[in-house]
Amino acid sequence: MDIILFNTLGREKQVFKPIITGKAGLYTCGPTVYDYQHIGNFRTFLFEDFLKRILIYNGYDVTHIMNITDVGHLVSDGDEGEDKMEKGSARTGKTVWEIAEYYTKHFLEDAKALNIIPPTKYTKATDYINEQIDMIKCLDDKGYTYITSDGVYFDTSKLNDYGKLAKLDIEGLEEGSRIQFSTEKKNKTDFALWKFSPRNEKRQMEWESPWGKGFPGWHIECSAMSRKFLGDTFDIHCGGIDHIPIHHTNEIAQSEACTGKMFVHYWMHGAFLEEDSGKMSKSKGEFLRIETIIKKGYAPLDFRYLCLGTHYRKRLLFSWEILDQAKAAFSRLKLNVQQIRNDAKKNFDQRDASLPKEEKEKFTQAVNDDLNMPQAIAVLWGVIRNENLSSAEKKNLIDSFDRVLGLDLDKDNKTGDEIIPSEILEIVNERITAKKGKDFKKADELRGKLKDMGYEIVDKKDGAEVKKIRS
RNA sequence: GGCGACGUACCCAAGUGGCUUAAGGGGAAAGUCUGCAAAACUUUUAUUCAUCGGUUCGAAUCCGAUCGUCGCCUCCA
Repeated sequence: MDIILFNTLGREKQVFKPIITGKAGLYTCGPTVYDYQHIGNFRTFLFEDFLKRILIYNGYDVTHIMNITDVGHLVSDGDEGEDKMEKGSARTGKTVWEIAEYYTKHFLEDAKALNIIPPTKYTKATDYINEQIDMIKCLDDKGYTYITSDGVYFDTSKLNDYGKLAKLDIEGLEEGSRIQFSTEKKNKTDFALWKFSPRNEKRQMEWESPWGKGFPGWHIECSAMSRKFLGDTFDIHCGGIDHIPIHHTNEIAQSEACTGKMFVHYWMHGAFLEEDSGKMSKSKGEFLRIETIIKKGYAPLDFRYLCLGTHYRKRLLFSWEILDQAKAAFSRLKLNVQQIRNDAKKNFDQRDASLPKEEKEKFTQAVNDDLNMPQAIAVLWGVIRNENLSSAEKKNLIDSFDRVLGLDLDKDNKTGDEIIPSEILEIVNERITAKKGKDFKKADELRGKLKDMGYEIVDKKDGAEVKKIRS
């Protein structure tokens, strides 16, 4: 079955045609590790995870590269201001290298908690400085660069299709309307390939180059590293929707100017997760992290389920209410699946080994249609509620679907074993005794007492279950 | 100022010309179960798709206008 993807280049759905049959080269813009990632960042990483899982589900051998930006990303994309890493260093008193390591570690942990499949390779910008310098040399040789007092710049006027991805109306851009920009730039869309270290200042991260000591501009890392691992032209490149006008536009300019070939066939961009106040932004100071939602009593996968519920190209307004809804639905889903799983173990029949074609096809059709995950979730619920399928068939379908959904439905889900204090257990036992003696008044009192102490009691056929009440 | 996206039930949300007098989930209500609860399960919950016009045999889906929300052109997924 064909996979259909919405290509930002051309703004239309297209049938995915790989460069090499059966293989897919994928590059996704990763985090800048000067701070924690917020849940908005993870919405994009989750979208990319869904995409990759769908490619794998369809039998593709995916080579996936994700960069870790640990240098060169300036406070402003207008090539002004401080390096984000150096700024973080000044704020915390740690070295930039320590900061990068610390936030990288956190990013990896969060990604793991969300069941995001790691890329084939993470590429750190500072590990590939030579490759970046080589690419700048290539551009220099071909006459696309010029030098100013603060760096080596790319002359965008040398390309006749600059801005094709973003459909930029360059005349209409109000560059510098909100910040000062270098007066030495020849065109307002020109950008830095290499920045010189300030004369009187020693940077923690700086390297020698043919043009002088300094560090690479932000955009060049993606061009250089994707080329090294995926080649001059590759299949799919993803990122947040905000990267269309500057970052990805400049990547295309650099790469295509250097190689003379088309850079990427399919560009895909995820929409934002927003708050009441608008878009989530690290520069606003406080922001929601995976850790924040865990502290509030949600599981990381509750957030994954939430993201499955809205198409990736549609903005999603975050609220605790919708996370509650996702949590409730996901928890009911897990319960249903657990019951199906138990039932399938008990009742074997000749249909056990089969994977009902119709349902499987419906699911594949949904996910292959530009990642229609909400529709895929609807198919999943349909399977669960379908009375014509045996438990074994349902189980097989669910296991298959979960290869794309990544909700851990293929695992036995047991509610976390909480440690219940012995005094609580005593009261529980007391209540069981009271119930056996049909002293329901006392039983109800004890239930009330436990509730006041923060524990909820749920009667079962033989005994009862206690749970800590989460706020 | 320029560019772009979006507006579907109480909430989230799919559908983008006939298969749909609109999926799925949350919530709510009723029922089953239970000593009572809770949970679970079953059923019900939009003749209607921001508003007003137009195109069409046929529109939530196409076109135009209006209103509203938001994003980008600073950093940003």
